[in-house]
Amino acid sequence: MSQPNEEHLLYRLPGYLLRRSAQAWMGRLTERLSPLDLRISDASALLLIGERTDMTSSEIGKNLDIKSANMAPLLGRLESQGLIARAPIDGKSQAVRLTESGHKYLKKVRTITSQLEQDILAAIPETHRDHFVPALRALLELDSA
Amino acid sequence: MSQPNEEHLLYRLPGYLLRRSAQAWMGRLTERLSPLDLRISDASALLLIGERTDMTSSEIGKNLDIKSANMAPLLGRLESQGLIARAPIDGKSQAVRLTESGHKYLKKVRTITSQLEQDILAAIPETHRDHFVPALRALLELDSA
DNA sequence: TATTGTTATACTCTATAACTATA
DNA sequence: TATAGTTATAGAGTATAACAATA
Repeated sequence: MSQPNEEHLLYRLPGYLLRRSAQAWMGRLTERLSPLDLRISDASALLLIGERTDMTSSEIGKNLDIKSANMAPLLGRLESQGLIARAPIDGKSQAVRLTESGHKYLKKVRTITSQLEQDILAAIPETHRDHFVPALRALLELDSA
Repeated sequence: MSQPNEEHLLYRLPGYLLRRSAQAWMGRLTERLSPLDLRISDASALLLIGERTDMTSSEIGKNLDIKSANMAPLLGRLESQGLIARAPIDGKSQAVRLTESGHKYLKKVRTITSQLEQDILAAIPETHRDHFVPALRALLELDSA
């Protein structure tokens, strides 16, 4: 992320600002996760799996908005790192759960992500801070349902 | 973008929400720009070039946070579409400006992007709406300088 | 017949490295 | 010596299509 020299029209547009700030902060998260050898989507899956055990690949994908074709390599990475194990539910579905090593990793992931959330909120002036999460939730249509 | 079945912890995290909402809305913008055969970064460059003429490639890149290695193919696309022309400033730098066709295209881009901005703001409840742009600007450190 | 899961593949975005040429 | 611009390339994210196996 570089600092813009001068202001221009684009810095008034919510869509452009949304894209740029997500880009900037996700870059930082990527850096912080790199010691753990985890991608952002891997980490988000780990957080979800840790919260609700024995979900299937398709359930995780629905919740994180990751296509099933992309869930396969994602879970493959976590499995090959020894962080998750898969147990057959029936001949078609598999329950995903954390291994012991996965639980340890999850603690580190939680430390990193909660630090990021704190840093993000701290960067927002107090007047606007409490409006940020509700606005984003609305943008994802989480509150209109 | 799919609707999550149930709520989970991640939907409370500003970083995760930031990533997901940017992803969702930029997907929509990509769709709306596709009839013009423009990528989002192409469109953002076009908007900037239209606002301030005769910038160099490196100046545009600095303002949009696009690396020079990625500016080359971007400007190449706009040039091959006949939207911009490059005029030598000295043996090293080139001034980028819109062609006549580029100006026409710019109008269409402006229509699409301003509609997107309206849609984004409309999706945010009124209570939170006016806090959104200031919060994002702060996240990009545009107001702290 | 619909769903689960996988593989292969392609496109976009972004980053680094190496290079040429000019200021 | 630093800067402008280009090329080649690689990693990551996401998408579609085609497929096998099972509910």
